[in-house]
Amino acid sequence: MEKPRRNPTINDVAKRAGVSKSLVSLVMRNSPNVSDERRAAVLEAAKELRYRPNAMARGLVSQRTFVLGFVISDLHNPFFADVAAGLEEVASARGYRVLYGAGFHDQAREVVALDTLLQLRVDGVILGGLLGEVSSFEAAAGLVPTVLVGASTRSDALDSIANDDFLGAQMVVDHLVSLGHTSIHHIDGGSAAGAGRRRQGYLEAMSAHELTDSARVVAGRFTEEGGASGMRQLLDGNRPSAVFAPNDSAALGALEVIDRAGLGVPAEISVVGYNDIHAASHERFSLTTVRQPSEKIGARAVEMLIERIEEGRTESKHELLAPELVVRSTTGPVQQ
Amino acid sequence: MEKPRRNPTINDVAKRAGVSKSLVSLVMRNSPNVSDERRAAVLEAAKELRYRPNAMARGLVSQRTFVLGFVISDLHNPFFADVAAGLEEVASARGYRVLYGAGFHDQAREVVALDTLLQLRVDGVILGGLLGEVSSFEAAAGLVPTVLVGASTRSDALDSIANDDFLGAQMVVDHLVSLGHTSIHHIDGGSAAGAGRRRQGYLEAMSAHELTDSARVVAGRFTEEGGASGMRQLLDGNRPSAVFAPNDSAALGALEVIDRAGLGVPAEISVVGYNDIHAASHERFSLTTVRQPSEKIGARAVEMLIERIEEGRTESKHELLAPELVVRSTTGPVQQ
DNA sequence: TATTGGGGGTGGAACGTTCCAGGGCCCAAC
DNA sequence: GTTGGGCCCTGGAACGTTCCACCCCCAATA
Repeated sequence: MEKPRRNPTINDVAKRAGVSKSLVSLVMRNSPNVSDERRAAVLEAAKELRYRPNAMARGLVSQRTFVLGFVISDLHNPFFADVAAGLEEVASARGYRVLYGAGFHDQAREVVALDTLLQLRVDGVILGGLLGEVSSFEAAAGLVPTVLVGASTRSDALDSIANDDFLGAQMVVDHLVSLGHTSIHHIDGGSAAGAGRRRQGYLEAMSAHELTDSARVVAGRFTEEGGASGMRQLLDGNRPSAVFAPNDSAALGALEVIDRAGLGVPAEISVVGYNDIHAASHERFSLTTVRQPSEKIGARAVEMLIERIEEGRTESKHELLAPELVVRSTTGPVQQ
Repeated sequence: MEKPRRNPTINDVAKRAGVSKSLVSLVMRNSPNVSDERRAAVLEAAKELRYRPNAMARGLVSQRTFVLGFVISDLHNPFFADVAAGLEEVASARGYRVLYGAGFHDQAREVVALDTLLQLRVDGVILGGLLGEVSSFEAAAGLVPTVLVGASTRSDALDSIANDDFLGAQMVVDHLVSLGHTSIHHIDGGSAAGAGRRRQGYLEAMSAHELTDSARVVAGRFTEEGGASGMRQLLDGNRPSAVFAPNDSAALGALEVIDRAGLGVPAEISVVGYNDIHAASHERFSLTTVRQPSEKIGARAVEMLIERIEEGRTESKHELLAPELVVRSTTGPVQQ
């Protein structure tokens, strides 16, 4: 028994089942207008030959692939894994499959990944956390429905869906204020995605609580080191009773610095992160943070794509989903 | 200016550049036998039309796609992200692109992902941590070069590449013995991938050091809870001076239990994990562990695939790469 | 002068599907 | 007895490429 040198084709199946290739095609797409015997014969032949339709030939003539492409900036980022989970759920329910491309922090690679997907003529693409400018993706969007996840934009060439960082930051401040805090400082996330709106949300909320005077923003980054250095600056000055870090990694870095300074959390200082990464829920940290509705973002992204693909929508949509505050053990009532 | 309703084809470019489609094809694949002027004219026309070759038509006739497919059991697993990074490196250097499919802990979804890739006729597939039995992938391997990463097998239908868990476990024991430990216990990982060989490596190494009598294995799992429950059993009995957990998550669970019992690490008890997940390197844990050569695994996987694709290798290969011991702060000299 | 050879270019076949127009066949209705 | 209309099925065109055989032209060689 030789290993087949070539994939079996629809003709091989047709010949074996004693029918025309058209009928095999109908059976494979399970059309109702096929008699039971013929259907069984075709299925049988297909199985024996291990026939698997050639998606390229299929896509070539039907101009549809029923494949959605998701270009992820970095496979290490668990946020996009969550988004992908939501994506798959809806996609499979709607008869689509999802294929992923990855950039790995390399913009050229991102472009290649997107290009690969576009060359395969996927029915739609989802872009997650890419390095390139939004404008550089508008060309792609002209060819195929495109949606940006985890970042918002106002482009009218593509859709976007993200969590509302502005609102999330406000929720953090509201929570801290409700615990009696007034001296709430913020470590900035620099130019990273969402950092600006988190800062604005923080400032706005502080102002809404008439706490503008005690608001303070220090430089930081979306990394442990960034959070640590921000925290060091805060400890040098007038120590706040609560700190809002730009994301969880930064919050963990801040916690480390607080620990070394011999301060108790949350007794002497409360800390809040953003994103709810896996480590945040670990007992050792038990970090109060903000959870993005990642799966919902993914689900909504697919829906938006399908609206364009199947219903022909052409005006762009930009949506923001409300995040959720996850209260754990790094926040507590202000010390009297 | 209307949005083009259809992707431009090679004929559109040919017409615009005033040449035959064959010549456009040659230019797109940058063949040397084209005059500079014509080449420039074609490139110009292609750019103006935003022409992008249709990978389906291309693959259909050439029977090659230069795309490799990687089916990942779970996008959340950072190990596979590392493998993917190594994969991309080699693949792009060799002129291949990589597309990913994901299973998300759902075996049916895994199968769909693999099927999608096979239908697209990728040139080779990499399988990472899949739920299904190896035998269920041999069919795929009959159609296209296939390599299993992160798990070893003896199948002669496909290749495999993984870290040497047996060796890794021995390295752990050697390290602990060199610190003076003799009472080294192991928390078992159950039936999870690699757990068996880690246990065997542990036992073998204990025996090599003539420590068979003090060897002990308790039940556990690859999770924090599994590590914690294993640790509780160990603390109930004759407390060992060192514990080898089946992986890092379990080690973190064990650390938690040790912490609660009021014991010092590594003063009173040393702990070693396996995998070097991100959290392991965090200052709070600083876990001594074993690092799998993930990127090398990915790199080697692509090489194995290319050997089959381009050089027509047909006998299967199964390789194991030596892991690396990462000594951090959870191991120290045995207490006298 | 006649032949050879190679660089540069062309058109048509082929790849494996889906789509479409149509063709039997059978039964019901007029 | 004709017509009409489902149902089931078929062959050929089309999709957008690459591949192959071949063509033309000009320079080099015998």
